[in-house]
Amino acid sequence: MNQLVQLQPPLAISNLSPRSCSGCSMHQICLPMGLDECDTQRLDKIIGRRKIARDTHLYRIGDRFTSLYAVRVGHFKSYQENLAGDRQITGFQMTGELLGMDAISSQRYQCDAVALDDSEVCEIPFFMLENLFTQMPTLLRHFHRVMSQEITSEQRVIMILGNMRAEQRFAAFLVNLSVRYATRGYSPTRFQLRMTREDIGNYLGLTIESISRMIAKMRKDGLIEVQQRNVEVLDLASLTKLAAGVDADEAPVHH
Amino acid sequence: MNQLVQLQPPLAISNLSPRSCSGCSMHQICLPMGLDECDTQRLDKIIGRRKIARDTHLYRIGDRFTSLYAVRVGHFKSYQENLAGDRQITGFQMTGELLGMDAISSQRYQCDAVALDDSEVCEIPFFMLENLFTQMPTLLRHFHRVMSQEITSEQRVIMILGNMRAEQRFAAFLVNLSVRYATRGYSPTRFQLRMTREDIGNYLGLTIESISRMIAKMRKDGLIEVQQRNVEVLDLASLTKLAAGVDADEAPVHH
DNA sequence: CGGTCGATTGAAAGCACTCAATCGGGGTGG
DNA sequence: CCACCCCGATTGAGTGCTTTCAATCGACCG
Repeated sequence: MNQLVQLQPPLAISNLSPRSCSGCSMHQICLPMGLDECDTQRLDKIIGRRKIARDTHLYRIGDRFTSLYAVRVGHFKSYQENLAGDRQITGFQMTGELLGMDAISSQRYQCDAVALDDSEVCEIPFFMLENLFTQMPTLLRHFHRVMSQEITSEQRVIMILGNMRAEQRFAAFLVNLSVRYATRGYSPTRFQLRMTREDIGNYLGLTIESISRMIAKMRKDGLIEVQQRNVEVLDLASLTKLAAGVDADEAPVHH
Repeated sequence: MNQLVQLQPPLAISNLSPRSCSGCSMHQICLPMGLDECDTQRLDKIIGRRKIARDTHLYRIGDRFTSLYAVRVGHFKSYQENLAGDRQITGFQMTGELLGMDAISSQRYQCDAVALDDSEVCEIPFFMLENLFTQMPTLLRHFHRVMSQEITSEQRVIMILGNMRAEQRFAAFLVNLSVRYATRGYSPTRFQLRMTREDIGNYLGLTIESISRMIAKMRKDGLIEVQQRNVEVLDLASLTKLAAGVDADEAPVHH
């Protein structure tokens, strides 16, 4: 299977190579969003591609910061670790999403990034990106939007962890995946979990057993169907209500 | 007391007015960090000052985004609200810290910002700031650091909410305040809580009663002394260990 | 066809929550 | 100046959600 991939024609014969920004399917979601062809190619020139095997690190806490990474293929998890060795997954990244923005301030990565799949990333040397900023205001603008999105997305996690019960947390998790896959042109109702139950539990501040129980409950309630890591969302509307803190049976209450 | 403040000489007689960036004591922490006098004044020119009375809103969820705000005097809280009306405080801001970065992406504020004190902010119209970016690379760089810090700081909250028990959460909260006050030249061991117990509980994903009990316990353990909102940290080292997930009595365990 | 590891399920325990009563500081009005 | 009120904070008792501990399942793989 993997060998087939290597049978593709020699690279670098054109800028529309699937490995270039112009030819990348994440073009509209990723950093080049909104750039014209010329600027996209200038961005492309500073970017290197790297494969990251499943379960291996893209970077580690404390590594010197040099580059941001965009996920080209695959999935990642990012986690922090305290002095006692307790880990907390702070996010899962999928194609078109950026990794490493938390390192800009201290010039050191603030978390570990590990591939959940055999993955591929675009390596974006940050000092070169900064050079482009001075010449490409559209790029700079979009970069600010991306960082802002990261902040918003973490606020959503804080909301989940600070405010929600187990079932609600898991619903919010599924709905978030659903939305993100839909954005990428995949089915919002059928997808595969790329992470273990343990990862999900860690991310949601729950145990692996609680995740299992929530899956069982939601299956019983006819909200989802799950076979191993394959998820089918049967009632996205109810799941969304649940995630929003509105009990599926009640009308919203305003205070 | 407050009348005395108004007896100061007429403003705007010099760029060193305490209301200008150059004369502001947060100069080294806030957005102008690292700028020379000339650039600081250029930044200063686009900034307006606004007073925000205690318990009033600086902005609300959904308001159109026009400006970032730097806290000049006082304290703020930011919170989100779900459809059911449940709130989650996502952060407390003190002098020199920026508000509104989560709005850049969607062009709408993603949370409510409310003053905890009678406060004053510097209003920074974002489109004007973007103009300055093209001319002041140092400013741009620092802005990226500030956004990155915001991301890191939220990851720390995620760690607290996802991983820690009540006592640890509250310890982490106090240590964080301690560090931030120290950075601003105030005592790291004696400070005043600007928010209610309820706000603290909401922020930490706990109830007001749990906060009370944690205070009682820590007082009994000789870690802190609390009178109303006045906190004295008696054993910052132990508190820091507690917050780091290292049991005060044990040596750190490595896995 | 076992072995392994992630996932599921059950039973019991614990931590934080809920509910309720009381405290106490700060502000107001007599 | 004092009494009262209000509201935030504290404290206690009981409950419950999630965790912990333990056993079993089952898919994948050699």
